[in-house]
Amino acid sequence: MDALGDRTRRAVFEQLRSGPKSVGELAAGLPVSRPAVSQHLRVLKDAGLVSERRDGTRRIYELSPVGLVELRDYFDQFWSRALDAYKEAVEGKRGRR
Amino acid sequence: MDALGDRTRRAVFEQLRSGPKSVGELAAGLPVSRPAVSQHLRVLKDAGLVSERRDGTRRIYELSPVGLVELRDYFDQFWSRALDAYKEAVEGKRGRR
DNA sequence: ACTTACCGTAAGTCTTGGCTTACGGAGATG
DNA sequence: CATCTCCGTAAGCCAAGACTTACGGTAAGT
Repeated sequence: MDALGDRTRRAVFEQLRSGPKSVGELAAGLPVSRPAVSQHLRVLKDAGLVSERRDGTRRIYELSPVGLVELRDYFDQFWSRALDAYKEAVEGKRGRR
Repeated sequence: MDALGDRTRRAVFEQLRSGPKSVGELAAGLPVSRPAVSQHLRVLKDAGLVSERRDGTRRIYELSPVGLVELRDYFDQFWSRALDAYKEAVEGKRGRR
């Protein structure tokens, strides 16, 4: 969640939704330099959101399903609790609407 | 999404899951000062994630369902596209595992 | 072996933004 | 009207981190 807090990082993440890409390809579609993308990829990788693969001198990055599942679980829990809280609140003040 | 990028802001958000709270109450449960909480609440409010209500000199904040729905929709779309991309990738390299 | 392509890392700069202290305003209470 | 509570805003400080340039390392091609 922290990893997706940065705009550029989300942009990288979104680019990867359309399939695996090399660092150069990712950087080409963004307004920042290649090393910057590299650093963001490192963060995303440490967060378990992407995985790395080597192809000659290139590094191919792709979305990591395990990280995605974790993220969704966290968010689902986040979400359901929030909904429960809201539902209780509404039932509490019966008569509204 | 930007609004939830900060840890403290997420903490505020989580506190509000257990029901509406005043600024003072929120600040009491956090390691930061009351004005800091006020500023975070402003961001969350601008993002449509919380709503404000006045009760005498106090301000009561609570989760805003509209913002929550927006957030979930965004995330669902985010999620489904990512899954689709991954599914295609797996089908593409048939034979693995 | 030399060169080229592609990339990660280090070092340094600079902006962003989170936090605090100080202040002032609005409402409740006597 | 005086005071007290509760809060938002302004100003300023400071650390976090995003970005760039420079460098070195590995793999492929000639």
